[in-house]
Amino acid sequence: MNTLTYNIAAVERDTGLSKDVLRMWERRYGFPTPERDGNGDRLYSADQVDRLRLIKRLMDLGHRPGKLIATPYEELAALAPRRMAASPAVPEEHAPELDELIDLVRRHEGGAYLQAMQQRLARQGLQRFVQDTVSPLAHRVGEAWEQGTLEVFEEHLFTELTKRLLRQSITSLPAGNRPRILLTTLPGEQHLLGLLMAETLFALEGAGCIPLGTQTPLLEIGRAASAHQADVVALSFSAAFPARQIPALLLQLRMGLPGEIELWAGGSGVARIDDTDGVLLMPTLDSAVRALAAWHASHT
Amino acid sequence: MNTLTYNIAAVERDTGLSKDVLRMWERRYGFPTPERDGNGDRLYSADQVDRLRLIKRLMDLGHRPGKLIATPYEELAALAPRRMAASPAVPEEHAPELDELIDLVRRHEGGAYLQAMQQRLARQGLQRFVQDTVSPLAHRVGEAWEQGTLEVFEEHLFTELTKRLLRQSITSLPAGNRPRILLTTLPGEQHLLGLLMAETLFALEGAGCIPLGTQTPLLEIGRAASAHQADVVALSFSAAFPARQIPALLLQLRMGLPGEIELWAGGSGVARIDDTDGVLLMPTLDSAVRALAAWHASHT
DNA sequence: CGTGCAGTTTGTCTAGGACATTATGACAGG
DNA sequence: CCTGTCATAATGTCCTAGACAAACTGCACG
Repeated sequence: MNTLTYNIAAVERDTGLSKDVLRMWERRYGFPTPERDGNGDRLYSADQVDRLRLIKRLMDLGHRPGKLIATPYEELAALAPRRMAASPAVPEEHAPELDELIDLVRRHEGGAYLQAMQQRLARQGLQRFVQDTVSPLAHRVGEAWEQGTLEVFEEHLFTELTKRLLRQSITSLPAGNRPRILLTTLPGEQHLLGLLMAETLFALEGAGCIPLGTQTPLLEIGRAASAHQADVVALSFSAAFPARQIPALLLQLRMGLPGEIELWAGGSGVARIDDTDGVLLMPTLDSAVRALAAWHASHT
Repeated sequence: MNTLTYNIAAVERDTGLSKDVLRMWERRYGFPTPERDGNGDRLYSADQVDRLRLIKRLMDLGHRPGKLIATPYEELAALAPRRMAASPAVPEEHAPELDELIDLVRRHEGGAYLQAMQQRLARQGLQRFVQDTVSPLAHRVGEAWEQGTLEVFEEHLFTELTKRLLRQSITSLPAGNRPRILLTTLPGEQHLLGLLMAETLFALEGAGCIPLGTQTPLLEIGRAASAHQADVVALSFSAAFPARQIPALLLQLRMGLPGEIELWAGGSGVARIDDTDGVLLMPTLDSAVRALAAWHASHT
């Protein structure tokens, strides 16, 4: 077995912890303690990178680095239960069925997973499929990931296949037009699944969706909104996005946007932040649907 | 008009130039010269960020920063013609039609674009559609971007819509099984379009594709390949991926992978690197198709 | 006209320090 | 027993400046 080592840049890429943070932790907490190569450059072992990844994940859930680093590795895996209070995300009665779906991913049966999902889609209809299957499933996958019962690559496969399902469903819908909603994420936010769920629900209600994919620079969002005569700009923030930066970013975007264009921000990343002037926060899919209904009501 | 300013982290996100590089350039070349806020932190103007983005793009094409920074802004835009030698990517006779497609994006008519593409797909069949339409179109969009005749958000829309088309096409194909090909990109590489084109062509030839999306950590690729009993791991590198790192990364992955699993690396990012032991390089879609044919021939 | 070497260019790493921001926990008051 | 306020501790991000390896250039020589 070859022992992979990582230089500091590779660790940054793989864990999402910046070089500054890695060096700071070493200085302050004495962890991690990488080897050094001939030039004095840090060389991290795969073990340490694994632990760092886990720590990062737990931090995204609200834990504090000082504590995590002091905790022995074995206990870390058990630390998940610092969930957000208001997340009864998975209605109990559906849990077993969802677990079956996840098991398909775990057994690496991509084809079977897709088929099972198609079946559910046909049975539930698109709206309920998104709200009662895809959304709780994504939550559950996140939880499984945290507890280490799902491999990273399994989560990748799940995400990719599920995105395909949603995009396919969206394409099959007739093109809507009111309101015109521009959907994207800010630079640094790569998660698209939540945005796709929202797009699906919006499209179902007759909205005209303009999907820009992920990571559109702030200025470009403004230009795009004007060019497409959008009524709404909808952004999505995952739990992994640095929550502290969100209010400032929203404010900056709000200022660069014509006043008549509404700004909506959704995703579990906004659950933890306060209301901002001129921005509509929608931490759940439900609230997003309600927001659209409200828009329709006020633009008759 | 509100003047947005960027701190150094925002510039890093938006341009892809690391903080270290930004500070180094300032020290060495005297550019950029950001303002400072009350704490002495750098504040970049939108102008400077624009210029930096352009410089980054030209560097990805092979230009050198020292020269670029010495060149006045107006001349930068004209510098595109340092293309890779072997890229007659766009057959002349098709160019006008492709430009019409791009014009649809430029006029922000997403629906019309999709329709036109669907039509071409029906006319050409999937294989020729990918090779003669999507691939040259993507090249052409890249060129337009470089020359500043296409906005960033327009390129985003193009990419997102085109990805949908391809994924939809892939889903509609019968599931293949030989060889089993695991497709993904390494951490840091976010571009998926090229990989989707390859997947489409592979699936057309009866391969069993396992799409993991983008940015799978090295170790995870190995685990995934074993878990899925893949015959081949196929990676894609765009021109924006730091070419210098590619050989080392491939080697590292190769070592962590069972010998009987082949490793294929494609995309314009590999056009500039040398052959590596145990890795098959395929800088064009053509060569990818040939590689698959060769695989079939040698596994009868 | 190729080939190899020396010089130059460029990026990435190192170290430690400063400071703004956010969370914690103790304490006071209802 | 709950709630709000504040000092203190914890944490991340930025700063400067220096060192060095790797990649590229261009020249001299065969």
